[in-house]
Amino acid sequence: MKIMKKEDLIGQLREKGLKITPQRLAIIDALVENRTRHPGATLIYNEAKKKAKRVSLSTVYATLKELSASGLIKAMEFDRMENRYDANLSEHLNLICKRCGAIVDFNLPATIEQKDITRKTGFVVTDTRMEYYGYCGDCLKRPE
Amino acid sequence: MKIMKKEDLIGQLREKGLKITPQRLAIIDALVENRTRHPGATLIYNEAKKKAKRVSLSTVYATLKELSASGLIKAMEFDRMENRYDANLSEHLNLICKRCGAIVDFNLPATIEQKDITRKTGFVVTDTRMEYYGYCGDCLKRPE
DNA sequence: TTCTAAACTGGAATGGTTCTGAAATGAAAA
DNA sequence: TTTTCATTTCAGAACCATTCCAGTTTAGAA
Repeated sequence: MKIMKKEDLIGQLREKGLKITPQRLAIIDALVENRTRHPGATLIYNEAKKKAKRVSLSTVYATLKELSASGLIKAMEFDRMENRYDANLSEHLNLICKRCGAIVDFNLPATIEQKDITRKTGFVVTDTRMEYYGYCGDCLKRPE
Repeated sequence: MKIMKKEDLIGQLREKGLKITPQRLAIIDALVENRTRHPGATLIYNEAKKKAKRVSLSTVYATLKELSASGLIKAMEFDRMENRYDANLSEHLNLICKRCGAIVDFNLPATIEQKDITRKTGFVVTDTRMEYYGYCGDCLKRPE
């Protein structure tokens, strides 16, 4: 797995027989250009509006759903907080600041053997979610 | 950290100066007795109703929020799916079946050093979320 | 250029969770 | 035991990110 670039995503859409629309291009642009921010639907919507004349929030949601269902991006689901999206498919930890909501990637030093899990439990792993919550350096410096 | 038992939870409530009510006792019972199922609010509500004469869903939510805010149980948040609660505070993986929603604990063979993260990024870890998604043995045997 | 399945749109619906304000109650004090 | 009152509980309304819907537009093949 890798960090998805614009061309990767467009290529994959084409390969799946999906249409390349101005909306989809704008959404992919917004996703890739803001990758390190792990953007949510609203941010992607606002960024995409700058690139394509017409984009609706419904389309942003539909496209994000399509992309993550196809495994081209990773959805990070939250409860009372907007879901966030990640074009970095390499196995890594997301450090999520509980105060400001910032999400930063942290590469894992070693991976847990998924084979072992299947052997012991019969459970077949298709995707993982590993998140560490706490406070980022910036927030720790800031007064409450 | 450990697997919380009924007495642990009640003791902690008392220590925090919170009142021991029939509703809270029933909710704690439901939580502990169904721990391995990683119950959601609805299941806890239904189980609690069997123990206490009167319990409302609002109270279940309020109590679960109280308990997880105090770090006595762990909330697992989802987007379009009920949040689930875990009285097992030891660091472990949750294997989540994408078909039936079953959640099974899997003890981690080794932990990632949280000190290293702070040293490298300044981020201070307070709690973690590690979930592996896929299909459980039972679902793999069942026809689609 | 024509044609049609796929994609887009705005608004309504959804559903788990939180909020609200009034009524009930645990438990400390009298 | 009774009083007292901050805490807790309750039912229903509100919330809000996300999904659904039905009508309109459009990408791309023929």
